[in-house]
Amino acid sequence: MTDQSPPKPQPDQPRLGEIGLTNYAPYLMNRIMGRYNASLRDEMAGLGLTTPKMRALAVLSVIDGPLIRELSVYSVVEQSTLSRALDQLAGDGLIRREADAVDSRATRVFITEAGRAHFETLWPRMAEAHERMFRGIPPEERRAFVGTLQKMLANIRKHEI
Amino acid sequence: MTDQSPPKPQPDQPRLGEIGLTNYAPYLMNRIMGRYNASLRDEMAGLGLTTPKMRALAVLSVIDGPLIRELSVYSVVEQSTLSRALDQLAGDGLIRREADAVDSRATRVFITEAGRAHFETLWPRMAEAHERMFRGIPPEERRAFVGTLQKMLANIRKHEI
DNA sequence: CGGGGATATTTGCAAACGCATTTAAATCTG
DNA sequence: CAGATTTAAATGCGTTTGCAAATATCCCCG
Repeated sequence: MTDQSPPKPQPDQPRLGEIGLTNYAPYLMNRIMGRYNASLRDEMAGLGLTTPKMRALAVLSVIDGPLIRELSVYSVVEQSTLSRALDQLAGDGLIRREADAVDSRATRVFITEAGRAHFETLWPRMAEAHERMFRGIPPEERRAFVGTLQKMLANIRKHEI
Repeated sequence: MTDQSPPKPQPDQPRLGEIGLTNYAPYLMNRIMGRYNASLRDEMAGLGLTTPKMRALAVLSVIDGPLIRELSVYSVVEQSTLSRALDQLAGDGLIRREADAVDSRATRVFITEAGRAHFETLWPRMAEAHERMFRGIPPEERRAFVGTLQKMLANIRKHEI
């Protein structure tokens, strides 16, 4: 027998029962990244970029020539999805696939000049979303936060990249 | 003219170029939540639960009788996706939809006893994934981290729920 | 050094997703 | 208070996704 009392619309204060959720890190992180990613996705949509394409481009602007499998991990995009995103990026001349020198099963991915230029035009939007997220949070607190994230990343990657 | 030097397989140390990424909070958060959600999704798959269904159930275990629109925000699931997830959960008798008393456009969602019981069996898995994520991070640091997340959540929700 | 298993990537296909639209009801406005 | 606008939820439909299988290559071991 659960509490079946009639639903009462409540003030837009945080609800009592939500207090649990808003102290739960995974919940907060999903909420935050959900909105961050959605807002970025909306901005990129007009530029013909999907989230997987944008992420691949972002990672490639920093890491030169990863294997597709590695890029999949770094960009947090499933391999088959990434494979198709790369098809499109290559079609647009933003990246280039190149057979690995020593393992001919493997493919390395490189960003082209056009791809890098394209990403430069995207970057300000991403930086803006980032800054919005951290507004009012002092540098010292930001550093500590990133430090904790790094520990968490180390925890979750079992013995992978 | 970018550096087109031949690709060299590198040791599985963090790559030089990655240092930028691993100091960038949104990147780290996407990496961490990507794996957290994937591992949870894999565990739930065997139990007939998708991510939207699991999230809805989790939120409903804490918040009683939200509007579907509110549940959509809390559970970070797109409204149309949530609508269909609720169809399934209702079909399985885990939740119940009920017309709002004062606004007959709106629907409130309640978890059933069966739904609550089902969620109780799920919860240990979620807690385990959570604990794995925070392994080795002391309580004080965890608290500070959650505090920062709460500020971030306040930043990104414009003037919504 | 040949065969069995592992690994890298792509592709087929069914399911899931999300945008846009629809339906229904509430609210605002003159 | 009628008509126009906004809001809540469901649904139609084309696109995207991701699992699993296919393909190709590598590596290990007897």
